[in-house]
Amino acid sequence: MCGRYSITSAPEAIRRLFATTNDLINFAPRYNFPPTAQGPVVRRHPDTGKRTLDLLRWGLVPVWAKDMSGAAKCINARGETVATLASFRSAFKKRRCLVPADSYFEWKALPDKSKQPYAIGYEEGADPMAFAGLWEGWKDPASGEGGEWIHTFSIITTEANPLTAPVHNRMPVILAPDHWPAWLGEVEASVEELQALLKPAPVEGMRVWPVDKRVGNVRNDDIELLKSITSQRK
DNA sequence: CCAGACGTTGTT
DNA sequence: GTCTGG
DNA sequence: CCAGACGTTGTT
DNA sequence: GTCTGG
Repeated sequence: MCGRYSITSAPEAIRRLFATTNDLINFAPRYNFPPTAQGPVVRRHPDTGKRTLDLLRWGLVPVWAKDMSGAAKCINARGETVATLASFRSAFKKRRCLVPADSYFEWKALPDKSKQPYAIGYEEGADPMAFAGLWEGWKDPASGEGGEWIHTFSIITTEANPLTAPVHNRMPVILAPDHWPAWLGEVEASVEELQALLKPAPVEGMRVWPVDKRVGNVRNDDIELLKSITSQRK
C-alpha cells in the first residue's frame, strides 16, 4: 500500500499544524507524489529537541547500502516488523518522523484484471494527516570525502480499517496529534508503546472515493486527480 | 571465522 | 551496521 | 504505487 | 516476466 499520496497543503499551514521551528522551506503542492520524490517530513532535532520541517526523499536507503539501487523498495515498512528488521530497526529506535499528507491512493484490482484508483483521506476541510514514518541519512561510499548526505524516509503500514479494506488490505499508519510527541521522541516511550501506535486509524471522518486513472502516471500532477469520478466528496 | 543479506506489494 | 547461514 | 523499458557498437 | 524511474 501507499505508493502514492498527495501533499497539497501550503508550507505555512503545515508548519503551523506541526509547530516546526526551523526556517520555512518552500515546496509546491503535489497532487500525485511518487516514490523517489522529495517531500516534506517532520522530525525532532536530536540536539535541540526542536521540531523541524525538511524535504526528504521517499524511499528509505539504509546507512549500510552500497548504492541507491534498492531505494524504491523501502517506500513502506510493515508496522508488524519495523522494530526488528535490519533495514528499519535503527531508524525505528532513533529516527522516527511524521509525513504530512492530504490523501493517499490505492488501486483496487477489478475482476477483469484492470485497476481502479481510489483516493483516501479525511472529510473536506480537515487538517492534513500525519503518517508514521522513519528516516535515514546515507552517504554514497563511492563519493569519498566530498559526498553529500542523502536523507530518505519510509511510511509505515498496517492492516486496513473497515472503511478502506474493500479497496486494499493495507493502509498507512495515521497518527493522531496526541501521539506525535511520543513518535517523534519528545516524550519517553517504550518499544511496546511505540509498536502499539502502529494500528489502523479509526474510520470516523475518513472518506474513500474513486479517481481518474490518470493518477497512475506520475507525470500527471494536477488538482483534477483528487476529484471523485462519481459524486462523493471533492 | 567470512560471506551475504538486509524490503514491500500483490498475485498465484 | 548487524544478523544469519555455512 | 504505476508506467515504461527491456540492446550493443562505435563515433561524436 | 521483471527491473528501473518517477
